[in-house]
Amino acid sequence: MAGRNLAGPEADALDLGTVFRALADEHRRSVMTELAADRSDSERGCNSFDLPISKQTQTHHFRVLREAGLIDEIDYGNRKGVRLRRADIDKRFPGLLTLLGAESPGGTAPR
Amino acid sequence: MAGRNLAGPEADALDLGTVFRALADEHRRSVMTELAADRSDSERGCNSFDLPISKQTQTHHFRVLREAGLIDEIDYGNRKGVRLRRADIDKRFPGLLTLLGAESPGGTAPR
DNA sequence: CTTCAGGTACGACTTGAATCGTACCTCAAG
DNA sequence: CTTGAGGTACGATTCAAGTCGTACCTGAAG
Repeated sequence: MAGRNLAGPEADALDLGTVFRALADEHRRSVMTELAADRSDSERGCNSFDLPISKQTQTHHFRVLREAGLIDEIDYGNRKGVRLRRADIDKRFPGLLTLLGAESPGGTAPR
Repeated sequence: MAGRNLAGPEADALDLGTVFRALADEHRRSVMTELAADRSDSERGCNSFDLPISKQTQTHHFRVLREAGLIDEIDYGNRKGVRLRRADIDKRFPGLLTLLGAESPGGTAPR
């Protein structure tokens, strides 16, 4: 059950336009915000995010995030895992993940 | 000749989704990158950016940037000025403008 | 006054993205 | 084996966004 890692771009190949386009969508941004808030960067299941959209659309969104280089997707066959590429993002675009915490105007309430 | 300032959102009202959507476009991002690179934040003419698009489309892009709260537009009647809202952006989304400098892999980052 | 460059308004076109329906695949548990 | 949940593939639909053509406005310079 090793689960193979689906292909994404190298850290140096991350494109700012692609990243911004990926983060422009509410659903994808909510996923990224949740991932960024968890400092342990543990792997999460794809449906552990409460997305109010069909599973086909979820597949689409996770793929966009992966192709933007923001997450890794681990394929176990009949289920899938997701992990934030924190190190690569911090290396290429330092400060981006912190920005996601500033979502609400009033408080960057650290929970 | 005073030139009146066109309306944009308050600093606290800046929305991350709107901002990311604004910065997802290549042309708008190139404008913002140029503005962010100039630390004097001086006012610039609208056609001082070498955008390879028609003037109607430029009008559209500058409006999107203004409505996202990223720039001020000063209307002089028969011409227009643009100024970066650096203070408001830094207050609401610190690090965002720095991010624009990391456009090319190896750009701002001295390695 | 007229001319002209800079800019806007409105509409039309086109492309891309988000969404979902249907069908199919994969694997673990019966 | 069969079943069922999680996920993918493909296509269709819908909608937002980027683009430009035409027409019009504004102010400075002739």
